[in-house]
Amino acid sequence: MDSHVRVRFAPSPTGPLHIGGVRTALYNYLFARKHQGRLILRIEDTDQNRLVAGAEAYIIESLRWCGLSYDEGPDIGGPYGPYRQSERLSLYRQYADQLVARGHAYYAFDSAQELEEMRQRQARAGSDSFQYDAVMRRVMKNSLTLSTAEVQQRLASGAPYVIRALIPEDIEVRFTDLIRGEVVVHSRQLDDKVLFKSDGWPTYHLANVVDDYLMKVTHVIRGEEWLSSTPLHVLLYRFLGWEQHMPHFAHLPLILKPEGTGKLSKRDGDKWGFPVFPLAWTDPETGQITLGYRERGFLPEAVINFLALLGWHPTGNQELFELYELVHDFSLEHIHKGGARFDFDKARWFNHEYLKRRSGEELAALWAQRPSYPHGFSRTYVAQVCELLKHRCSLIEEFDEVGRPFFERPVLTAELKNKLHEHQAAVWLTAFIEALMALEPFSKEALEHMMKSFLKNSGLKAGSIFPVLRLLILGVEQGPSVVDAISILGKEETGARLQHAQKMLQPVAEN
RNA sequence: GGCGAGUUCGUCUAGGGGUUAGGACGUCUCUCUUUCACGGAGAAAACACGGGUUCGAUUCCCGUACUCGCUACCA
Repeated sequence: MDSHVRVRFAPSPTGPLHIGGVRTALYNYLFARKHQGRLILRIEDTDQNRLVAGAEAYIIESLRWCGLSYDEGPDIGGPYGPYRQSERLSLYRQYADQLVARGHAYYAFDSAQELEEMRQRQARAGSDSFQYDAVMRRVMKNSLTLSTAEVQQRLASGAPYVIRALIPEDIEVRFTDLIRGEVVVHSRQLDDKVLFKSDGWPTYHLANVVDDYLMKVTHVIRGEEWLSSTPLHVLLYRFLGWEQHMPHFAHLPLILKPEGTGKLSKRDGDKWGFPVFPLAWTDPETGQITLGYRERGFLPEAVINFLALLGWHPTGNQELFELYELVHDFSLEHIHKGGARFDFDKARWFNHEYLKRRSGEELAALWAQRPSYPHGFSRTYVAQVCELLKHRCSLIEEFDEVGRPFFERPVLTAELKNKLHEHQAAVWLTAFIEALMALEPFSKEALEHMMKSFLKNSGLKAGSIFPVLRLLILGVEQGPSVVDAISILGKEETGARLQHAQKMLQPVAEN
């Protein structure tokens, strides 16, 4: 059975992929790989009004960046294509017709305006909600209430209509959710959902069932927002005669806001300063750019690891997982039922862990993809700096600021100079520069040795010269150790910086 | 409102009729150290509430509260 597992990630190209969508894709990927099954990418673009240019390409690039490969999809094809619903349009109508023919669906001619009026009338009558259901359909304009002749006439005249599911009046619809267990809903709670729209396109409900059947999908792993409409889908499988082929369902918990109530949104990202999209997104309408995890200096493996544990947990206490380890350990049973609050600090922690695992060379290469990369320095030099930086930064983004002293000489401000006078730096600086320049060959070990003897010979305390040196060399009070800094900058550059500082100190020192 | 689904440290979560309720992030303390970090060692910190069932409930059952989702010719 394992080899037959087929799952799909079916996003709607209405904008950039949300981080919650990435997690859904991830869980589908893990499940597919775990069972040596196939993962399908299917683009659900049945709402022509909500299509956003570039969204599909964005989704594909995001999955690629995350390392979530799929076996069938719009860009790579596959035996059950096409994988865009817009290219499968001719398929859906026959199933809608079949449902009508078998008495499981019907034509409805109510206009949007009529529906709205009925909604209002119901509201005035004290009803809390309008539902096009077993009761309501008797008073609406449809093939159940109109005469056969009139229905034929309307159809023939080209008047707009939709096809609605005919929900049985009094039955219990039940299904087993792999995460939540048995779910039972009475058909009275369901409404006669539109299956086929007046624009000639199917709705999600019809298209998703038809495609999952045709694509031989075995497990539908999707967000919790679909749980409520699953009974309708179950009914559709039954009406279409596909009940034996109905996939298993697993509804994932939602990702919630870091604070307050509701699910995570782009606004939360703006408000708290964290990304909610995997990659940068340029709004085609406004041109506004929103940075993603990639641009903010996250490593894809960190994002994946973080997302994997947001709702799912392994058997043991391991926290750090490579993708292949996740595949090995993954199971639907260990998915938490409750929604998970988004925690950016934890995401940062994961990133830091993965940053530390990368070599300086790798990090330099990654940094080089950012516009702020310090050009004009050898890759070897930058790699040395990165090796130091990776312990001090959680995101590559932070390299810009923390790494700056290694690429720009510090500006010695008046305030800084005063501080130096307090420490009487001028007294020993000349001797220190001499000792430094005399180092031959120059190495970290030699430097450390020199430092020790310098302190010994001068009688100065480490605490009285190191902070000063760091200030003169890097321009910061808190930062890398002086030995690390000097050994990376090199003898010449350090000497030059110190001599420059020395000149600045001179006039005052002579007073 | 109706229906569905949830609810263990601040957060992500483990666990499950009898446990010192475990881990991780964050916080705090100590340590390392020339500073800040990193690293190492610790600490504080949770079973939403009320009823049952039971010798015993955080765990099982029922309510309540709260949260989320659905309630579109959107997905």
